[in-house]
Amino acid sequence: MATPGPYDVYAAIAAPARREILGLLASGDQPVQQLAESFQMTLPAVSQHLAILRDAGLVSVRKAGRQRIYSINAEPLKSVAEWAQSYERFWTDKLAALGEYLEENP
Amino acid sequence: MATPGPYDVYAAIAAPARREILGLLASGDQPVQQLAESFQMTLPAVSQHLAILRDAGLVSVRKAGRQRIYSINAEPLKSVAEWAQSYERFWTDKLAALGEYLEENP
DNA sequence: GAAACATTTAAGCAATCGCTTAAGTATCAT
DNA sequence: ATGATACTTAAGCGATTGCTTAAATGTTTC
Repeated sequence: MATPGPYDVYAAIAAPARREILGLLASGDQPVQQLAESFQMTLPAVSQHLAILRDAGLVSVRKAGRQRIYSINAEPLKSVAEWAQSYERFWTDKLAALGEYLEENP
Repeated sequence: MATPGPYDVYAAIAAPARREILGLLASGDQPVQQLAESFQMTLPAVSQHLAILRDAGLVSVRKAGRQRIYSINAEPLKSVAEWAQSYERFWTDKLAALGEYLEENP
């Protein structure tokens, strides 16, 4: 693909297909072919999604004969989890009002 | 905007500008005008981002005179946090190998 | 080497994105 | 009413997205 630069994690997980790929890889490494069987799209399309996940650092590849075995590398998701978690007080219903109050009156 | 449908949360948070808007609203409700001051883009652009955040259920509006006061509604981020957290075992270095093993051999 | 296989890369295309300017709608002030 | 203010909606534009088919690049098998 000759990617223009490192792909943003948030952009990478924006596409449902790519989140599904991560889900599949979570239950074990898989070659491209096998991954593609889980989707209706063509194999090149899956390969392109994998390239984006690669650029985002969310997956890594190793060669095994003519196959490329993909494995998950969820570490970049840590920052996503932390970012989302930082809003936790807003969905902790009972204390939401207080939380917001404290934010506005530090 | 006559939105074609409810906007996906993951797509909504994919744009840096929209995450920044959420960050700003986290420290207090703000009218559009005031939000726009924090950005280089035009006010209509901010308004469009707000429309997307609205469709994703991430913000809510109330009228105050001719102003629209936006406030954060982070609840949809809960599912994002949970989704990302579900991969936690993959970044818990020491136990990653075990975690993957257990996943493959349930 | 030639042929089959696994995957990537290239090229192209319709749809969507993020932005702009311009026009519309609602509210307040005079 | 008239005009200013606050915002949204519309229209348009270049860039990017997600896909496709076709061609190119390894790699194994014969």
